[in-house]
Amino acid sequence: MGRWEPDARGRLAQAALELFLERGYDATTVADIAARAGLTERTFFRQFSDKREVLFGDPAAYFATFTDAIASAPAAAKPLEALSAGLDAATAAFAGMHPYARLRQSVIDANAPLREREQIKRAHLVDELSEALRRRGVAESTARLTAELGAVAFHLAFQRWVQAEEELDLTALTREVLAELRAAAA
Amino acid sequence: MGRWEPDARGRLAQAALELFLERGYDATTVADIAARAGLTERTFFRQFSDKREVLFGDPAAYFATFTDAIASAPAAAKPLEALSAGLDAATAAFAGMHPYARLRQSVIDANAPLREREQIKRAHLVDELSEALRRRGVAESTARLTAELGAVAFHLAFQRWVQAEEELDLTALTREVLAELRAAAA
DNA sequence: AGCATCGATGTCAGGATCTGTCATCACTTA
DNA sequence: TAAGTGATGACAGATCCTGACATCGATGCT
Repeated sequence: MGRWEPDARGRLAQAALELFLERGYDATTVADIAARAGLTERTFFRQFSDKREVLFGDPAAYFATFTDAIASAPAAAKPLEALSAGLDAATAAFAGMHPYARLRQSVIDANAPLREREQIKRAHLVDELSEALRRRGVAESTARLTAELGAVAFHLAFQRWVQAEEELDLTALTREVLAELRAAAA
Repeated sequence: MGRWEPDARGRLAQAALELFLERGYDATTVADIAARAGLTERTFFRQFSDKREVLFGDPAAYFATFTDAIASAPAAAKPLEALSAGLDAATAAFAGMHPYARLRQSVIDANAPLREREQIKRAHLVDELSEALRRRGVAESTARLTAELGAVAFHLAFQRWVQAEEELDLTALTREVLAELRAAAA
């Protein structure tokens, strides 16, 4: 522990979300965020490589919710089945987050740099899903294909989930989208 | 015409590609690019909204190669068939560009900001494909789904195309990937 | 020819993002 | 008690990007 208030990273994230909602992303400087968190600009950039990063939590923990489930799917499971297991597990972890997710999404949707950052996150998800499948012995090409399908399904399902005013079941939504993808590709 | 050398935009793009290859993206400042093109930094930012943009040509013309073909597909064509027509047309337009595409891709792959910009371009492609399908009367949800499939297919096929040392047939590659996607989703 | 206008570029000032470097201070451990 | 560690502060500076105004050649009108 240091000599200061704990959880500098969390305080910065909280301050940033507040300020983005109050005055918008562009009108908020990194110095503003740091000041509200009782820190300096330099510390912000030690915690986050980028101004955008402050709204995107720890990627490793996030991706692990997908990849752990893919890894522990039955050995006999086909690639798409293992992927489905990963989607089930990850989507379940969003239970109860709907109000926060909507708030956060409203900020992201309103700002190009944040929308871009979200795309990057999706690309990284593809990489992680692909890697997790390959660790199951799935061939490179199939793994990439399947991972892309998974990312598309999750992306579209998440979009629907966030757009709904009531909290729907994200896991069920994702399964639906995956089924629709199958139908669209047929 | 102005009083200066013509095609400021083209000269900037050319100078940028050269410098990125010579010293790398990070080590090249916008002022460097402008100087090599015989222009000023301010003019660079009048041509390109962003340092990254200089490697990504006119998006409207690019997307039109997809959407025009989708629009002119037979009225009876199903969504996926219309999409295929769009992919066929757009991929055909890359004939002979392989050497340049590889050079450009080597620069993009080496730099995070450029890789990110490429992801954005893909997201925009999804939007355009989706819109083009909707103009054919395809339902919103199906249009989005199909557009995502198209973007995935194009993305993966383009990746394979650029990775190959010889210039393969991008149209054929894309059809193959689309077929593989069907199989992976089945 | 003479003149007004227009569009692309130049010039200048300045704010914001992001990095490097070194100092500081509390907590830890020997 | 003293050295070590790790997070933070303080400061300087490069680069990105924008706004405002000036400049100058081409164009078109009279």
